[in-house]
Amino acid sequence: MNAKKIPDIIIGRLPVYLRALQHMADAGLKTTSSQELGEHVGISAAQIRKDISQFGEFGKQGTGYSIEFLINKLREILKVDQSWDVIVIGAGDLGHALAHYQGFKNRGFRVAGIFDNDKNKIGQTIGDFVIEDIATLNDRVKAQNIKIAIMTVPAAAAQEVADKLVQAGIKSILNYAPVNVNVPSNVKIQYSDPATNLQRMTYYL
Amino acid sequence: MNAKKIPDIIIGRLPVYLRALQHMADAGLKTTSSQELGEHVGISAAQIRKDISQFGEFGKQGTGYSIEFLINKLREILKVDQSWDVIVIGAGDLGHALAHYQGFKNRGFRVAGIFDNDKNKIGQTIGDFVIEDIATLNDRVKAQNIKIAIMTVPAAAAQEVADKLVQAGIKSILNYAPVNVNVPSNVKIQYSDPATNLQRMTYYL
DNA sequence: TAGATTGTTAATCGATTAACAATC
DNA sequence: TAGATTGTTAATCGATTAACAATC
Repeated sequence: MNAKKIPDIIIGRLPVYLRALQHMADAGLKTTSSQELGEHVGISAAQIRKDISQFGEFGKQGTGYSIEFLINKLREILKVDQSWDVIVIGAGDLGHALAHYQGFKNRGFRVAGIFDNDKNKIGQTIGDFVIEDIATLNDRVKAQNIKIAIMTVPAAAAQEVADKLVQAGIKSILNYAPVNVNVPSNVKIQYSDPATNLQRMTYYL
Repeated sequence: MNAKKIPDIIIGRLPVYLRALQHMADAGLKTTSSQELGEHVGISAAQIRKDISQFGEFGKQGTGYSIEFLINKLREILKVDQSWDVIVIGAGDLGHALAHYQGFKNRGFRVAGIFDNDKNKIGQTIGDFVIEDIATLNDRVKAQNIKIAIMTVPAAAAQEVADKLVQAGIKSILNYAPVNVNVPSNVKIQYSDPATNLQRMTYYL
């Protein structure tokens, strides 16, 4: 009865709180309140208190939250108090950009490799990486126990690639391909198709 | 009393329906049902019917929805039955990738330019684009009446850039920078920070 | 016609907000 | 102490689902 199920919508906000808190810490701040944090992220103070209180009593009446302490707790809860190996599938422009992305390393991730199925790309060097053959993906993922993949493949290839990833043991997929993909319920998938993201805003123009 | 307010959460699902319908159309299908569409996108049939019915009676009892008709309606509703000029701010790897992105052109968008503030980058050619000076952004946005921008700038620059965009008349911002940004309530912003997206999934590992 | 499927209403479920006692 | 702010409860609000008459 300890493991009460936390709603996905709350989990989804925690990385936003964490990012804002790290920003505050970088600015030299020591404590914050639900009010102040809420103003930073555009969420009500009540909701922030409720979200955080799901995981324990991390604040103090009268003074608020220790930024450093709350950062540590959130990193623990989100399991980003460690470094996860991530692979990138699809060595197009977007794959290149994400393989090089400097923003992962302080946030719990390390790119462990980039894969493609194009014989002309395999073996080529991009930055620190050599593009690997997708045929070797299964062995790599299993040998290194990799759990997270980023897909930057064409829409037509996405389902097939996702199936291979799941087969290899990947449990989290960040999908930039503009297509819905079916995965088993024990695998998490996040969609980040650029055109879909833009289309969410044009209605309001 | 015609303009009842449609919840944001419904608007956010429409591009997903549209993408799935276009996929079906490409496969040569002519009609679909809320049941079938729901299976494609992982949403209940009841919710799809409810969402779509906000905008009119687009289906037929017994037979479902004409895919082509529904595509046209959704494109109209989302205002992507036209081509929007989009600018990219920040000519790093991610900015390059998005400026080159081939997936925009059939989905209502055209990249109209890419800007940076780095004197060493300004004037350089990337594909069809010459990197422009961010100092010229205001004039360009106003002259071409551009409404949409993609930000791929460092976190430290994001608020300042967003202020400039808003000042110039941009109304929709797709933000890849890992930071929260304040914009007036008449400007829409979507966040797409890669590390945050990954952190939404590690909890479940 | 019989079967299928919509659009819509009512019921349920879940998320957010308001309020406040506890307490630092 | 007085002021501030948490954690939590109850109230409100909103979203999802179930069910079904209408009808193609």
